[in-house]
Amino acid sequence: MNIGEAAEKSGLPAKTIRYYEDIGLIKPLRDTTGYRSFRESDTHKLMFLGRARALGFTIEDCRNLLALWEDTDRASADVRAIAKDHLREIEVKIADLQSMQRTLSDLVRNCAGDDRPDCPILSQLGDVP
Amino acid sequence: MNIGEAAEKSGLPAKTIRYYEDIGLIKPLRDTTGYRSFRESDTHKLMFLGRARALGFTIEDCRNLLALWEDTDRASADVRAIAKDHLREIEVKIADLQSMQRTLSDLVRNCAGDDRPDCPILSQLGDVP
DNA sequence: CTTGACCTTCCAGTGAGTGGAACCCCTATG
DNA sequence: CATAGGGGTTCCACTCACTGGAAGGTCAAG
Repeated sequence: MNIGEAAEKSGLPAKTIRYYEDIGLIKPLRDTTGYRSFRESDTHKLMFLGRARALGFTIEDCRNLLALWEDTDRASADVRAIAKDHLREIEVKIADLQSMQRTLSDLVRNCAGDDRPDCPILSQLGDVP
Repeated sequence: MNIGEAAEKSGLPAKTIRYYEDIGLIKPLRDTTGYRSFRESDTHKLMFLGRARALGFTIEDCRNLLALWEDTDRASADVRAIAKDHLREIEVKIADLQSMQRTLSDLVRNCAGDDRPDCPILSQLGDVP
């Protein structure tokens, strides 16, 4: 199957698939004209990658997860460790964003938002400490 | 004042300050030897930028906010609109991350994490739909 | 035979910096 | 006076995970 079909099957853009080959995540075959030729196992990997990326795993995480996925002798502890680390990073990000959200929504709430220049948002940003 | 002092005052790395000059956010003077010479107004702007960046505003947002900050005839509505848009983006990001968090914590909870290969994390990622 | 939809490679750009090389300037000390 | 160090300067490359686009090859339908 050509890249267009693999893209449709996996839900990933063809550009992304080429990129994944570039960085060695997948190794589709080539036909006589140089077109990439995807096996079922390739599209299966692409779906795996799409899901892992949708969960926010980095490409390097994906590479490691893919290797564990392929290794039937893996220890689930190794997979779990990657996932737990990533979960912790997500939780940190959420906390950071929630802190921004609190500050910002306070500022927005206190700003009249009319045609006058007085603005607590700018005041707070420009406050001399 | 030289860049080192401006960095200390503003809490921004010197490299970042040079970058902000590069992209036209600040315009420090130069002394006879080519060294940047920062006025109080420059460090004040840098502090403004540091706070706005800490709230997650993009550089382009910062550029606009800075212009509004400098414009005493601004309408607070313009500031508020930028902040509200950004707030909405933050809320979307939080929701996305929370969705990842839910999925991931479920997967982590259901994974034994021992030396056996069975792993619901990999199963879920590799599930044929 | 041509058209248009595919496919190929390669180069450049994104955002917001960061690291490092090579070089200039100023002060203090042996 | 030479030099060592701790500033400063520019410029180039790299990050991450793609994405856009140019220039050109391939294939099936009409």
